[in-house]
Amino acid sequence: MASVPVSVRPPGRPRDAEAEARILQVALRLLAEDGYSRMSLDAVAAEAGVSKPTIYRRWSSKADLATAALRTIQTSEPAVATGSTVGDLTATLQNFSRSLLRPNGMSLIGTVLAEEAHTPELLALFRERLVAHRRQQLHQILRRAQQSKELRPGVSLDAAVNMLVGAFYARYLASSTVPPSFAKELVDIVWKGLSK
Amino acid sequence: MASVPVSVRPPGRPRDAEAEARILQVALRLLAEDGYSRMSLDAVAAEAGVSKPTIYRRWSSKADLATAALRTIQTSEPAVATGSTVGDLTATLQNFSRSLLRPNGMSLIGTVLAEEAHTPELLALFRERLVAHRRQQLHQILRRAQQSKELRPGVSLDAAVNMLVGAFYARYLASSTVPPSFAKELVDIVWKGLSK
Amino acid sequence: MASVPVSVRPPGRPRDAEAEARILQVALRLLAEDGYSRMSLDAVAAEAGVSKPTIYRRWSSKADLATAALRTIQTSEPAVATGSTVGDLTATLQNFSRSLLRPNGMSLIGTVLAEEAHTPELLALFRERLVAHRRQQLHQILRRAQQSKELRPGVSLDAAVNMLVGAFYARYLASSTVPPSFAKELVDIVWKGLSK
Amino acid sequence: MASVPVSVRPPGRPRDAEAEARILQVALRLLAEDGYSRMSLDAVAAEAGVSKPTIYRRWSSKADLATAALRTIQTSEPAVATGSTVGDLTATLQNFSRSLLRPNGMSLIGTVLAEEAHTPELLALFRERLVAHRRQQLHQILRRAQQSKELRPGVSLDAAVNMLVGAFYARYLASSTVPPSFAKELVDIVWKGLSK
DNA sequence: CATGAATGAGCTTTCATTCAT
DNA sequence: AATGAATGAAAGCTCATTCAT
Repeated sequence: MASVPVSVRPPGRPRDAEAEARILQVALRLLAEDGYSRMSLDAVAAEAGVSKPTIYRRWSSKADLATAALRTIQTSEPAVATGSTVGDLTATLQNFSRSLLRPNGMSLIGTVLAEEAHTPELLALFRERLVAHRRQQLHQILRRAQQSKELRPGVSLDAAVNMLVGAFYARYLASSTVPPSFAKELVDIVWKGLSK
Repeated sequence: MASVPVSVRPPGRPRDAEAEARILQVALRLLAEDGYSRMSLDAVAAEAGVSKPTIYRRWSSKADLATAALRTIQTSEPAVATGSTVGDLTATLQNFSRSLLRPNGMSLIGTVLAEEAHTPELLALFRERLVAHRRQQLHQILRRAQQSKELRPGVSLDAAVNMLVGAFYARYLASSTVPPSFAKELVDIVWKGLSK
Repeated sequence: MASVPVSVRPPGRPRDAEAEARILQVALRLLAEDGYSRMSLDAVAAEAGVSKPTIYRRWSSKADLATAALRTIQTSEPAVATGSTVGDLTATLQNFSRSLLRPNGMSLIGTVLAEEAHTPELLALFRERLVAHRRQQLHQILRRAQQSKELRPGVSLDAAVNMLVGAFYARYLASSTVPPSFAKELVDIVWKGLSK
Repeated sequence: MASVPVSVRPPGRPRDAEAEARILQVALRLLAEDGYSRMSLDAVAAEAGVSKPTIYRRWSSKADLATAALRTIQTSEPAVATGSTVGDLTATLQNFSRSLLRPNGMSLIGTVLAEEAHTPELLALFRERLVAHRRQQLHQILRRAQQSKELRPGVSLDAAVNMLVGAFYARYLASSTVPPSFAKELVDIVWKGLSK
């Protein structure tokens, strides 16, 4: 009678689990540092301490690796809850500001935009993984305010979200810096524009 | 005795002035289409109908050529004058929207951001030639409104400008499209936030 | 005291005999389709449904596998017996023609010739397994005719065999096609040259 | 009035004419020695003493280079004229024999056959440059004999050519050697088969 | 014994840059 | 001054072979 094993082990040499994480981590860093087309698989392999075929076994092409690396980004920032709409907006934007100002935070955005024509998957994934999450948080804060009648009717929440988020891009593009008080100033104006 | 010419002409064959313009034009287009690192001097030379040394004679390196190409951009958009602050803001932003939605309009922004670490001159020049001009126009419109007491005191004009401009970036990053009514919606909210 | 088993079975898991056949079959096909140096063990393994070490356990190298694959070829064509020398020659050559015109029939010949300098075993085996068999059939037909005094004396049977067989190669090299009547025309001329 | 130069010199750095010949020569040798897929441009470049881009400037791909190399082969063998049909056939075939027995003479044929499925240009060119020439010489000798009524009517000259040429291939495939008397034996049989 | 993972070396091709005319 | 030719270095990707389970 055959025994029933409790935990099966897959056949063959097990994959180096750490290598996978290391490769993705290095790829993401180089993607941000160097941009997509400058990022070389040679460099990724060398820095991750693996050979190139080890990479190609897992991902079928450079674009595949890059998108996989992007996929690892998780805006796991939890939704804030300060008790007031203005407080929530400000706190959320301050989180956003911090992530943008991380080294090469804006470069990554730049590269996915620059590659839109050649490697559109990058922008698509970036949207899905990073952009959408942040926007949804802001949307939700504003929708709650709308439901509790804090906002004047007819106002476009989408436009508001674009302004709040976009202001950081504009500011960075103008000076590569963002002052600590920036989020507060934005919310101040937008709130005046939205509330009753 | 040597004669003294009234107007000196440098010795040797004069440079082809048209070629220079053509090279810069092609370089700028490829910079936007392909991004900095994908842009090849071979392609620039071929499309401009010159040889590569002809390029190197004028610019010392690829980065030098790219920055020169960026330098040629002139936001020659004249300041609008519709008679009202809201009208001026809206018209200016509509111009901005048009230029962003031109083919590869956002790619160029992407590439200068992506290259910030490797070729910071690109971002610097982009700022100087394009970003600054647009921002100054908006600033001026708002400053005039401030002087005519249309605005409530203490509000940050800089933040307002960032929101108005940045909203387009945010919108593009979220969906690669910008609806025609977008400028109007933005101004609506911001104006409510700024005015008395 | 140890018992003496009547039939010894080697210890451990027995080799999968079907896999062995499958591997050789796939290898032979790829050898003909792609040529020796294009044939990849990855492809062989994948198409045979085994892993590469399974191949290396049986054959020590790519060359070893290729020669083993060639070894499996058996020209099992039975000798024909039409009643006349001319009939036998024609029928035998028609068989030959069919095998040459099979997909990649000539490629395999090409590959063993091309590899003569690098992997001489291939040509040697090809001779032993395929070439020799066909030639012996023709030789035997002619020898029988010689013994029954159908041929004029002193003629080189070897030369005749070379012409009959070689004409197909020459024809293929000249046009990649062989008309159905080809065998008959050859035998016609050769027979005129050989017979009394 | 502009002077009319007798010999214009093309602009730019002149191409290294010897390099071109050297590259083709090396390529042809490696093509014969190693076969098409084994032949590497690295090896060609190294042995020709040039860099790889120097090759790519002249030929757009590996296949292009290989076909160019094949194109340089000129069967410049002049038509023989011994005074008799048998003498002409024998002399022509002896020339053929010599070229086949040159180092890697048969390997080259092997590689163009082996590559027929992947790189058909090779076989096409080989036909055009080498095969056709030799066949035409033999054809012409036989046609002249036909016109002077030396041959019996209705015999296929094409079949005869295939036998004469092909016998060498068959012989090589069977033993990698060709005895000096081979051509004579062939012509002997074929002539008996063709003549009145 | 068979597996999937890993590797060093190689492939064809392209690039930014410099040389020779 | 302008050209076409040349180059070293690198790119993305694949292969025959070996390792670890």
